Amino acid sequence: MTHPARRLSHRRPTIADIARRAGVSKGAVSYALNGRPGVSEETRRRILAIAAEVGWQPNSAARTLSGALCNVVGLALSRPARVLGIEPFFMALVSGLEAELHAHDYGLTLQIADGHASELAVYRRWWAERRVDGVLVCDLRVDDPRVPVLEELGLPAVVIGGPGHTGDLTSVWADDSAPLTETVEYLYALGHRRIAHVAGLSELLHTRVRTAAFHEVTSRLGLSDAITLSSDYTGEAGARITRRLLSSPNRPTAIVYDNDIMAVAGLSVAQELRVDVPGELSIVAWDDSPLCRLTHPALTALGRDIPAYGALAARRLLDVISGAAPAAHRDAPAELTIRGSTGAPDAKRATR
Amino acid sequence: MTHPARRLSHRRPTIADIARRAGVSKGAVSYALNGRPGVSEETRRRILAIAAEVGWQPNSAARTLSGALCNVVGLALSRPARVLGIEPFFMALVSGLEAELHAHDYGLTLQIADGHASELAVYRRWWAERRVDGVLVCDLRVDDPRVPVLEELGLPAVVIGGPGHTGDLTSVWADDSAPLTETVEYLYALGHRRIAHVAGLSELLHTRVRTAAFHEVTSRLGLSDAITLSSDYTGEAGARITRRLLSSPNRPTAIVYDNDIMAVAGLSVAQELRVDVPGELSIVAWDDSPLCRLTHPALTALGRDIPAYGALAARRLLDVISGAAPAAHRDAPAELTIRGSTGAPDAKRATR
DNA sequence: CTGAAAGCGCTTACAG
DNA sequence: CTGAAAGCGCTTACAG
Repeated sequence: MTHPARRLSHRRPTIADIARRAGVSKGAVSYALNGRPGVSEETRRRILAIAAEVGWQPNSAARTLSGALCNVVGLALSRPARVLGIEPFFMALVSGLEAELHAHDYGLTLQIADGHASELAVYRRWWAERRVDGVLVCDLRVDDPRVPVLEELGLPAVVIGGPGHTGDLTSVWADDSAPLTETVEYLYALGHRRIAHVAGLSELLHTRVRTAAFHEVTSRLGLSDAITLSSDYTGEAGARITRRLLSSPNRPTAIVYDNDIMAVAGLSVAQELRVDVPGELSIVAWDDSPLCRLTHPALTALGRDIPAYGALAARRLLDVISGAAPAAHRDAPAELTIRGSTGAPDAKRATR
Repeated sequence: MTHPARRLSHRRPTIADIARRAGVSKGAVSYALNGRPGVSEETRRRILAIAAEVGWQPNSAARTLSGALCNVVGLALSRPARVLGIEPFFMALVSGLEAELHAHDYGLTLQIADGHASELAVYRRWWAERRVDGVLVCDLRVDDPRVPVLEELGLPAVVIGGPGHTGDLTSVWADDSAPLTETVEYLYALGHRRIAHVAGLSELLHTRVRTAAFHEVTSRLGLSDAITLSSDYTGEAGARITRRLLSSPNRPTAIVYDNDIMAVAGLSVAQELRVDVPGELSIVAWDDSPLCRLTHPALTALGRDIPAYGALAARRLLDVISGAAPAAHRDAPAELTIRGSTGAPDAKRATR
């Protein structure tokens, strides 16, 4: 029978216990345990041996109360759970964050909020209660209201996103403009002239960046039929928009989707409508994930090392916590992996 | 310029500040703030008003050091990141946990470990440092080594899984036996006689439960060709096994997959091999997710309300932390949703 | 009903 | 190099 009350019966050892057994003061034990000057080498060794023997572990509350950092960083996500659940992006990001934080003895606290207001309330509470040393901010928006609040709170933060719109906060970001441009140029080279872009949430900064790049490159190439449609990242939206696009009189021969789920949904709709991929329709997914390799044909995709991106963000946040000056850190851009879902448009079939 | 040093310039208000302004002792403030007897109604109101005015928030470290709970529970996951990232199950579970914990002012600390040894080290450290009040344990195995260790530590825990194999720990579980049996009976009723089961990690208890149920029902129905193959839950494994199954001389006319990703992969392999679904092959996925509705045909799937399952687990853990006696709590079993991927086997095409 | 005090387990000036 | 003491911000017996 393991009852919570029982755990109180045998106290965890404290530095006072170690001090008693070593015949020194608590202060000396503290110096020894923290590798600071103030004790002789021999005393230090003796103290460390006793600490190991009794299985001493620092009480994090006591340390934090004496002004130390709490060794925890927070991640609050405002996307609805149904979107979070299905996008591999977040778990990949979290696993990268985790690995890096763990290596520095930092923990990660996760909170799912339902909008910026409650997300900001979470930050305020975390900081006021000293539950975190810093936070990671996802899904950066244009003129994001979280930025000025975090600046004013003085809560160390790293924004995952950019470029720009991050005020004086440190950020990590990757350029989405060049990969989008490269993708359209690739489709153009294959012979595509009617290209559509199914974008993500229009408030997100990276959606703006991608959409702007799409307009820029398609108008430069003289593609007057280029069109961007926005979505909420769900498979349902991807399917609905694809159905609409494929039913239009001048339907596109290529579609670029802003996430993998919508691209998979788009492929299914094409199959349902007996539109051959890639003969009549080429499909490109942004966010390469194992999912893109599971479909038939496999999806050509724009992919990055998301765990590495998370690790970079974690590292920079630890720097900020240590007092580093704000800076924008650029990560490697996404790269296009060609698979079976893209090819030259089959001229006699693609038009009707 | 927001520099960490600046935040130290204006101290957060403490109960001492409130006591001074209210002209009472710190003890009185503490009683008032915690809604305990010991102060008059009028004094309490005055104290609460001052606390609100100065924006007081409790310092969590100080509270914890004085013996209070820390209001955090931990979740350590030992699956490799590549599996975590792609299975919607975990994010769905986390979002349910989160919602319930948040409602009780509890936070969630997440840690990705690489195996049971390091997972147990995480529990020990969390508990020794008083960083969590309890933990949630996933992916229960047969004779799981984590159970006796958690019992011995006296760390409040809820195991997500069962039935059985949870020692004296509280658990939440759902019966996987009946849904599997029901699924096979449904396929049998459609006319299927050669049915395969692509199972998950064989060490997991629920894999054992499902596999046992599969053997039981297929032998009861006299299906001598029934076969279970085990996998690691990845799409690659699902594809490989499906390819092998569909290339065998007496290939199955129906396959039940232990997760959604493998089922999607199986569907792609069928399309690649020009095996018609559901005409020549019926497919059932365990774990219904938005993904199952995106494929063409959509996948018949065994689904449960995973966020609700997570919420139940969180609630029970909070009970255990409050001293509740160990118990096994049964959640609703998975239900079969029929979609386009299952149907009667087309006799003349299915055999060759 | 209220105040003064001790204590939680650490860290960190400050004397010797 | 070492010891004794104060303090972090709370909670909680213990006196009045």
